[in-house]
Amino acid sequence: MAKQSCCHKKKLRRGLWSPEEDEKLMNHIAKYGHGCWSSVPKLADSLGLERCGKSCRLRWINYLRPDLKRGTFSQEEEDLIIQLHSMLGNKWSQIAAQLPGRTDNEVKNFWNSYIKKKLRDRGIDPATHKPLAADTTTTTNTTAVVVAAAARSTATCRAVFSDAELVPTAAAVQQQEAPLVGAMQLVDGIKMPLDDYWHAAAAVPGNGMPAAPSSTTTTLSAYHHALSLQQATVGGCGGAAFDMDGLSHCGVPQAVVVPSASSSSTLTSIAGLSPAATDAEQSANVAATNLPWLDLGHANPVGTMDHYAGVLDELRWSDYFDGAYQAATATQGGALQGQCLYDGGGGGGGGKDVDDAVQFVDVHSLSNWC
DNA sequence: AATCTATCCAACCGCTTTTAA
DNA sequence: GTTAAAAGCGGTTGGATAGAT
Repeated sequence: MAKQSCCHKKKLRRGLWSPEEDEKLMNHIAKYGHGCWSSVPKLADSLGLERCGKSCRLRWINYLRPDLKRGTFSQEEEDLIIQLHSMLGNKWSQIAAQLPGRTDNEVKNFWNSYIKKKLRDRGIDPATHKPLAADTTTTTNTTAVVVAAAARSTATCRAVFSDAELVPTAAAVQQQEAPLVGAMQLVDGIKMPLDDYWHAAAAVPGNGMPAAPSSTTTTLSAYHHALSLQQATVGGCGGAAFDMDGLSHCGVPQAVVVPSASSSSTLTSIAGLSPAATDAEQSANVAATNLPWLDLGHANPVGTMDHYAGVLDELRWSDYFDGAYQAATATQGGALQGQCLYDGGGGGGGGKDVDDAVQFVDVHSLSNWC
């Protein structure tokens, strides 16, 4: 038997909120703040609000919050959602965090009702951000390619073959992808077997990677830290570059500067940005030099870059790395060519009305609202 | 004008993660 | 260290509405 919700258990009201209920909730929050939602049902008698705390929280977050933007999404927001989704997947809260005044629910609905359809219409699989043709290609003639590429990592293959050529059988996928996937899942603080990772790294002489740790079950954080230190010593690319070529050609992150993944380090904090540089310069530096896949090619580059600086500041490293890898492989496969893939050919929103532009407010203040 | 269909979006559900006791 | 409660999150549902027939 399905578990009943808290609202059912307590016989609380459900469904759409009335203006009176909104007002009551607003009054409650004005009086007590929004720190403790569980207090709402406890105060139900005095409030006359027969809603569970969960429902109240959702109503506040998605509708009543004063900092909500609402209204139609601008072209810039749409582009950003697509880009972030290609990096983060269905992490709606993380995507929404980069869109001032937008909620995860709003972004999710916008994606499902509009962007998804739009991408499909343009022959792009919204789930993979690759051309639909590549995903629907049969396995004909692909087995030979996979077998021929057996000694290479998938990333290596992607640098050589197009995605269409790399649609292997399910078994081949398992065989080919597993080691790389294991190596590339750089998740904060997770202990994982690193055999495959070191093996892949060792196969690339002079890849700039430090020696593998003695334990194969050490945390990746330690290795990231070692990489970071080495890169700082050796230099190169301002000590901050994510070498996409190295990544896609060698199947391992080559000369990647990755700070301790166990920290909440942000991209901007490790981008080697001079404190003296202006925000615009810093943002442009990061986005244009180190994160080329983020270049949407719109007009108003400074504003866009400012915003992406915020994006970079928020992304956790694990997400960044994973997303970067996906972007790199996609780009190498010819599937992702920057914004062009998504651009309907109408100028990419560069001529969008100023009023529609994303308002660049401090995303931290938004994320700290509760 | 009535009915049907498609779309949008607010709200819910249930699972996971975080926090507090 | 354990457990329960709270909070957070993503997927899904269902009602309202617009557009088509």
